[in-house]
Amino acid sequence: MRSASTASTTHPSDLTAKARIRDAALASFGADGFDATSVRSIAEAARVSAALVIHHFGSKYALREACDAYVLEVMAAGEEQLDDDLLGTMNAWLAQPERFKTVFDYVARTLSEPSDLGARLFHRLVARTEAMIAAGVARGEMRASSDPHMQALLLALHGLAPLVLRHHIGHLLGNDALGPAVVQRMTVPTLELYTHGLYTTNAYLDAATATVAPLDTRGST
Amino acid sequence: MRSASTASTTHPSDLTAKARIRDAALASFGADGFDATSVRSIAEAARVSAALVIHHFGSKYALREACDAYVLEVMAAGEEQLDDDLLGTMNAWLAQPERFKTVFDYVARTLSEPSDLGARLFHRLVARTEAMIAAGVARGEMRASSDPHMQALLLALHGLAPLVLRHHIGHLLGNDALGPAVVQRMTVPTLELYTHGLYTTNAYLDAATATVAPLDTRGST
DNA sequence: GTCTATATAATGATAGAC
DNA sequence: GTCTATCATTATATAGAC
Repeated sequence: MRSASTASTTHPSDLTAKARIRDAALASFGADGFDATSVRSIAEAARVSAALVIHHFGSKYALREACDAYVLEVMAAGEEQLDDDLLGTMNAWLAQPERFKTVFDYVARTLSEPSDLGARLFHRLVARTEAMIAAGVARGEMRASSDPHMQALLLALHGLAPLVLRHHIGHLLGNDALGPAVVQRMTVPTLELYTHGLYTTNAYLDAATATVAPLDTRGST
Repeated sequence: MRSASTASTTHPSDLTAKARIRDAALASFGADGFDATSVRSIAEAARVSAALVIHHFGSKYALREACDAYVLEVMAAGEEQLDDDLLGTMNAWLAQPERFKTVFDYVARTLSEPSDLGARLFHRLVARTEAMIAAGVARGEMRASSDPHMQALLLALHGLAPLVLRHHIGHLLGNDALGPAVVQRMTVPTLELYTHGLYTTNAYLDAATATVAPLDTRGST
């Protein structure tokens, strides 16, 4: 609850050098990747010397761990607002892109490659999704799956896909990537899918059910 | 149609040095990333000198372009089998993981960051998906969306999510990532969603439709 | 085609002054 | 806390022999 709001709320000039370094690293790691970012370039963006970067954080790797911890803190704070309205709050976030772009770029990158932060964020999202579905089912507004855990996993995957693959969305629809216009245009087709499904027939589902659990069909009568 | 089958069908010893280098680069770029892969390590894996790598491909970047071209060729050949049975062939691919793991790792990586190859593959997938939906609608088996292009984009995103985020699936379900067991377990819940949807009520869709297109409700009578 | 040896540049990290 | 100067390592790429 201490330093989780320095990303875009304060003027960079008002921040301590250590915070400026962390913010610069966060932005560059998220935009260009860890390997493609040099300590020198971080130092330049933070308007300090390269030696000070190492002095404050010990090593480039330790600086990334500091960024990971910071992002985890920011995301945890954001998840408190999520409550059970997953899509709504996600859209609310995505609707003010410039404010969260830095953190989202960082999260998208950490989700796309093996990392402790990515694993923790993903695990929490799946857990939240499963709880959200359970609540929806209890209210009678959602269908329970034959495999609720996999159902939650799938919905989490679907929810993250636009984030992780945002470059391609921008490339196909225009250059605003995950801007309000794109999010707005995604909403109705997404809810169409989640309300009516894609298929008009049960044939595909029935076929898969018969194939996956063929033991039920022979000899137990 | 020339060299698109050297990945796992032939013994590495039978390949020319140039092909061995390309295969080694492909594997390492896919597994560790371009930046984290050195020309030296590629040379070692291909059992040649580092200078020969540069001799054959000109530069590390040109070597990546050769890998891109090779993967594009392999994927194009694979897409011919796709026809209109998207999910079926995808599952067929995923059911023999070790054979395609190298190429899939490479594709997943190229999709997760800005790249020409990723953009081309994604664009083709969306186009194929849109055609598949149109055919399904024509057969009366699928529902047309109010925004067919976005519908195709969303389904493409959903289809790629398990590939791009496969690490997390393995981490949550066991260590076989995208192995046959996981793919099989994903099938029924996926088809449940695509057959019945998630919601039992039209309320969310109706609300979104009213919000997105509010112009229809005022004054045109 | 393939190698060894080397040029050249950039990187992460350190030493020590202030 | 912050700097300049420098070290040690590693990287890509080249030169030239075979």
